[in-house]
Amino acid sequence: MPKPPSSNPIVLYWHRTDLRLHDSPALKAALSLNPSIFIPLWTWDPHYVYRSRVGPNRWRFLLESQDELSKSYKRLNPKQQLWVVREAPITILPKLFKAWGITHLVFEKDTDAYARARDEEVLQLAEKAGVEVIVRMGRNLFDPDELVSKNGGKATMSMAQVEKAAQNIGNGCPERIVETPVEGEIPDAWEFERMRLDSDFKVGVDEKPDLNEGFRTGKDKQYVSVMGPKNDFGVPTLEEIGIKIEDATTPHRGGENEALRILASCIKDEEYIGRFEKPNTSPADFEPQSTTILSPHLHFGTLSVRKFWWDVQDILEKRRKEKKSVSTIPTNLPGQLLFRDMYFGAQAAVGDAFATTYGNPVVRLVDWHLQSKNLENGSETEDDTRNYTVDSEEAEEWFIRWREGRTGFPWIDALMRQLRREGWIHHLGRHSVACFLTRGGCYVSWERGAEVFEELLIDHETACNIGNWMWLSCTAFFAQFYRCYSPIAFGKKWDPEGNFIRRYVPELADFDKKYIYEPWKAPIADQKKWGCRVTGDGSGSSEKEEGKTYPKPMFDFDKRRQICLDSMKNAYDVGLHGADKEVMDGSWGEKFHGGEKPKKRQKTEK
DNA sequence: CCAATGTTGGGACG
DNA sequence: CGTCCCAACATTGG
Repeated sequence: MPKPPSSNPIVLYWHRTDLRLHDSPALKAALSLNPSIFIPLWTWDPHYVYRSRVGPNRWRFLLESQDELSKSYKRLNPKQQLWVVREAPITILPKLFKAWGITHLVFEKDTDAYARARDEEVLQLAEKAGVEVIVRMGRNLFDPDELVSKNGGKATMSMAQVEKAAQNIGNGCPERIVETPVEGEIPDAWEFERMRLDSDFKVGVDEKPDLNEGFRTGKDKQYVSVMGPKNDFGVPTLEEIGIKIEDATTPHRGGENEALRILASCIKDEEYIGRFEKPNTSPADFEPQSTTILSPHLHFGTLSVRKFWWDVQDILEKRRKEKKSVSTIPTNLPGQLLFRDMYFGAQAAVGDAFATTYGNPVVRLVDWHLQSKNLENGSETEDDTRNYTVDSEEAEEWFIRWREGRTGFPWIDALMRQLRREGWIHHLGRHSVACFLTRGGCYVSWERGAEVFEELLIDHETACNIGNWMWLSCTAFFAQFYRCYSPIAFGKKWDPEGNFIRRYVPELADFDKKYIYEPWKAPIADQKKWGCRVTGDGSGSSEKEEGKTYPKPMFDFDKRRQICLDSMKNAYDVGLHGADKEVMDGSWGEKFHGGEKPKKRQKTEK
């Protein structure tokens, strides 16, 4: 079939980080081509399906968002939908170019490491096929690459740098939003018979390792047919992924409508928007939460970050005119969005190595427990599927108990159980548990914690997750390691009654507030009276126990805090970073254990 | 060289 | 509630 002339554009619009119709510069660019045929596409990429850590809650959120996008297309044009194909973009796109006679490929820019490499390849494939590619930024306030270039080509590592760089892009403001397509503005795709793909599209998928195997209680049917099990290019179901709906317990719903509904309801409360200061929002609030919970929508692009920015800025401007109080960057809402851009800038500058310690120039090396294997040259054993080294059985036990929410510290356990159940915890709660796992308790590598968050968070954004773990572990962005979160005092400050604990650790629901943060201190008689014994490790292996139990604390926090503090001091004295020679060649251990003591950094004599 | 600053610590004291 | 201290990090601006 001859390729139609380019005056008759056949446009493939590739959705990735933008499951929305509103404020999408890329979608606008695609529709501006005045397509004769328009095909909104999603490629169900095995890399995401098997190599990224995604728990049931995030799968659900993604599917809800896709489903709604597909319905929105259908509403604007009954012949339209989101066309979901089950194959890797690199292999399927060239075939689709040919099969559908594509003249233009349009998508939103993505600066994540994997996405960058993939898109580079797609660009070449498109060129070979004679397909014109249009890429537009829409995922961030500022193009991360531009932010970096305005920061002297260096990773954006502080708010001050971001603000200065942003000042040189748009006077510190992102571009205004673009209009949403309305009925009649979405052209048709081909007739269904012309869309149909034959069986040679089905490619073998290398399913191992499947990082999400543990969640698949049902059969994995994701790559049975390229057009999906009903051959209709439909949005996958949880069942297709092998996940039971009852395992996806998050109360937070996906989709563009939900995102815009939440935003609108937040914006209506001008006092809340105007006076918002993140450090003054409570990590112990629930129903309603103290923050907007729009982060998962920013992740999936069901909400445009620029719309969020400008809707807030318009309120702030109004309040300034009315001489009402307005909180400032970085604690206000625009400041929160700028932090997101800061992490995207850091990731864009560092590239692939940003997600790890190994090879990463901006991250400090600390002699954590359970380090990633790439830091431990040659310690790998044949039958060990763990990607980290077990240097301490005790530390691995602490890590597992942390992950499962049975550390014996109710504040920590409540947060970790909220994370698992709902896929979301407040930012300060994340601080608490991250500090506890790393520099303020377990001294376990932040990379282990980041993996657990990657799996469980519905708002998991690689740049932000990695950046925040570095921040909390004092390996980058932040260095005041002597500021340590107490698993007892910090929660108590926000929630002296312990209502948050009562909700997420129901065993302790009847404990007096005097003991709810430290239940092990409650007299046995009281424990009996309140219906829960504090005993064991929470693993359920002490099966003789009658009635409810809650584990004893897994260590003496004050002792652990001191050990961590001393170790951090030493690690700072050693002063190595992830891209240093000693880290790359695996010899860094000598600087910590054997050999000469690290030179104390010079301090002026008093 | 020094001082100030940095989104979000904890604890004693007034 | 605010203030100061604890012991002490890196960066920035003078």
